[in-house]
Amino acid sequence: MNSNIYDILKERGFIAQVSDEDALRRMLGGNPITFYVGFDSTATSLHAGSLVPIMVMKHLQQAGHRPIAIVGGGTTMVGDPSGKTEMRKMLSEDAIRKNGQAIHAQLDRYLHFDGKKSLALDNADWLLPLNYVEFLREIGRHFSVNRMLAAEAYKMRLEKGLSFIEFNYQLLQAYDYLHLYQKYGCSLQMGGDDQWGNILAGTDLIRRVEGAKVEAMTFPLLTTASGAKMGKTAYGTIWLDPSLLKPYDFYQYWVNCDDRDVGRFLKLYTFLPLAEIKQLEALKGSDIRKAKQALASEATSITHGEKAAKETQVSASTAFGTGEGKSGRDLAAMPSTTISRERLTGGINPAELFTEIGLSSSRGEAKRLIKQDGLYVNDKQIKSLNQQLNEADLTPNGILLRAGKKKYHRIIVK
RNA sequence: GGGCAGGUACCCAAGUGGACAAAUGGGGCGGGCUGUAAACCCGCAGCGGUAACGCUUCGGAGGUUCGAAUCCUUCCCUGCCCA
Repeated sequence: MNSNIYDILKERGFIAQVSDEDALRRMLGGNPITFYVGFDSTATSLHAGSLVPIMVMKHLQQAGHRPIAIVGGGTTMVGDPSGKTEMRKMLSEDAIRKNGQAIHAQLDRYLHFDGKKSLALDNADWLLPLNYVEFLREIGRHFSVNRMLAAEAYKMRLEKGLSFIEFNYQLLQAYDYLHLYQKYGCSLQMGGDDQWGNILAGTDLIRRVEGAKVEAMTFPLLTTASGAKMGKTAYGTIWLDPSLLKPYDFYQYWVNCDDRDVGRFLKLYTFLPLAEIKQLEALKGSDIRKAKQALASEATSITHGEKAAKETQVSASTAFGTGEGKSGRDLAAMPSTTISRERLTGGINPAELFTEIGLSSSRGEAKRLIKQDGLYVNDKQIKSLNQQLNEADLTPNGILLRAGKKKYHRIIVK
């Protein structure tokens, strides 16, 4: 009874809105369908915020349905104003193309595009050749400006200004859906809840042009319990690309999540069965860490592979593990900088070194941190501004620098 | 094209000739408490300097003045209203 993938998605908290729940459940419970999700080519990598659509795609793929991942090479040229307070700066065509390629490569790790059971397309392919007047006559006439203006998604922009180019975004996205319907029989589009209006514009367009009924589904826009957007932290964005964010730090992101988020995240970002999640959720007090570790290692495994997940878990537990000396901290995962022996012999001002390696943004800040007892050498606080680093600080592992509680950097001397 | 209102630090937003490196708040950072959590408490806040102090900042460029984020000129940008 609960084998319908629709119910599973619902239970795991993936669904914000759907066009027609009964129809969609029937569809997803029946023969394989083709569905699509669009990704903006606004950056060179996806980040944790995109994991929800990715997870949904994987779920549906496992249930036998066919995913199409659209990279928005065409739509990104225009820029989606939905829910935005101001216009995004324009990206060059070249940047958009490069971003799109990078994103396709990333999505491939999750969805394994083969061109048949799993497709990766770029909407630039059919949007860029469009003829303006023709497009207006064939597609534009189906859109009511009145309705678009009434949409919640544009409300903010109506107060602050909305340019014509952005106003067209919805038409292009709707056209995407139509195109995919005609060419690939795509009958479900999904996206973030802010895309609801754009997605419905697509189902409407298909109804008007083809007289067919297709479906729409959106995912909730997630924030952490403390209100932050998914995938952003003080240290930066939680990229999915290991060259932009080490698997170790990716893992740390999940372990460091708010207690209140663990259950929700386990359902969304892992494939653990609900029964198991229920048990993890029931943990109390410091045992919650176990649930967080499960979350982190599953999520890391999905994105970076099982091997990387194991490694990061080991290094994390040695670094933060209870009691025993800190010597076991994972040196390999730690960023490092090499300096010359002569330099060390001459004595180095810590403020200078911390700034040089990026643990502080300026010498002034480094000094401030020292005054606040926030800088450490080999886990010992730097007590005075005059303190110099020299060979006495050199350990077999180099010199371990630390700013605050969690930011480490290793100095290798050669 | 015309009228009006604006453009201040990461964000919101005060300040309208000197005491402004720039209020308050949010966010951030450090410390404490803890469970690598939350909440809470204390502290920090351009850059250089132990400091005195110096240098650079309030959309851009010029100017007035002993002295400008604050006044003038001009340019750019944003919003509202009118065409």
